[in-house]
Amino acid sequence: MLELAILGLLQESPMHGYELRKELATKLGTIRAAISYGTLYPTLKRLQTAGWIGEAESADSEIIPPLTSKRGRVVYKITAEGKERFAELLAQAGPETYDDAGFGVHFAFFSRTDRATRLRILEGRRRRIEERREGLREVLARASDRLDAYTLELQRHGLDACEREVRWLEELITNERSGKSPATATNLKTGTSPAGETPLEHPGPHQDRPQ
Amino acid sequence: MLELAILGLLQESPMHGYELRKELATKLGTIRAAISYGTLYPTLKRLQTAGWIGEAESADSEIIPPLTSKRGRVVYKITAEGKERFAELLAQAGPETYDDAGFGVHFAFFSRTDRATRLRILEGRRRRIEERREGLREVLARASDRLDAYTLELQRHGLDACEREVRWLEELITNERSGKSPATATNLKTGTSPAGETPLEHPGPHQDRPQ
DNA sequence: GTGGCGATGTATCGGGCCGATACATCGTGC
DNA sequence: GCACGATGTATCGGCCCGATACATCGCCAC
Repeated sequence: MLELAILGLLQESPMHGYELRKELATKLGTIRAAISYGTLYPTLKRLQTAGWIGEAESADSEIIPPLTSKRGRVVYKITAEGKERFAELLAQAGPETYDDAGFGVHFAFFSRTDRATRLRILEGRRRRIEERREGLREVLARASDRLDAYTLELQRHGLDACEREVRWLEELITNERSGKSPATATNLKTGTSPAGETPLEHPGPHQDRPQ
Repeated sequence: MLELAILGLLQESPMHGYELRKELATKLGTIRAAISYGTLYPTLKRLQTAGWIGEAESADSEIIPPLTSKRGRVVYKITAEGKERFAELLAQAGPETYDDAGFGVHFAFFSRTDRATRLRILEGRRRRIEERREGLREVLARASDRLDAYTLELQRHGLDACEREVRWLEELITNERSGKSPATATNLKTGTSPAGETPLEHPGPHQDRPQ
């Protein structure tokens, strides 16, 4: 999961770890508060070993290095194999694509995903949430007298969140089918154009079988 | 976190692993979909080593063992030290008490928690969510032109969820202060009585043995 | 009657991710 | 000159997950 996110961010521009962590935090927002360094650095090492990313130590080619560069920050950049790996991860949608973290990361890179995959993921996520919702309704209907008031309140709040997310997903799916991008949310002034910076830069990029 | 949940459930009645997992799933609902066995069994072993829980192998004292009991299910029961440990975990509220999983588990056992601790946890959680909310507003205000339409939609959805949870917490806090138990939700027909089975089994005295 | 099959049940293993911790350097203020 | 907070890299122990491998029970079909 983190692998996908790192590859995606490094595709935009090379970065060092600290910067990567901050970008990750703003890009993923709620989904994944802030990645731990205890996760980030080992993952970077793993990606480097696999050949997806490369090291470009202190690549200040524009201005004169403002620091003595004794043993400075390590700048990582994505390799050609890394780009392939990224595309592969983007296109595939397993069960882990539909849990909270996995879905969030995939969604954050939807502007680089083709429409068919977007729809597949949105529908998979919806199904997942609908199952969760049914489970909660089951519990509230069947076992409500066996649980205390606080537990019940927790279930109710969870059920509410599920119903809300399903509606959100429905709306996104409808938009996808009709060819509109999101950002046409009802309660936003939306000063930015709906097709912002990179709405669809890959017309039909997914390699393997279209399916 | 799991430790608290297991101790709490075993306080209600002895159980074996499989049963524990199912109870955990219904009790925690959204918070923690279903605990993995790869987590559960090592945790049980850990709790047993620590002396918080004990083994009561195949304790079918009521009816004749319906199975040959070759090497049957292992029933776990909480020990006296385990009960103390549970009370200790219930009362303390660190930073990990306010993240999604931690808060959910604590909340699920609020009927065993004294009012002061409940308020402390609810307010800590509210603060945590408010910080998350402010972070999202910051991003939406400052970096909205730097992010694509999908990422923005993700942030907006996250912000919405934060605002909703803060309102929910406000309501719970108000109820706590005025001495009411929850379950008087506004948007529910609420066929069950608001003071269901165990709304407040501890009037004021916190931990130690309740019964 | 036996053979498959899904539910019940216990257990391990590799690996991802986290929090805590330890460093080292830079810019700034005093 | 030096303390201090921001920036920056890195490791360690530990929780938790998914995958996997078992073994048993009740039941139905053939």
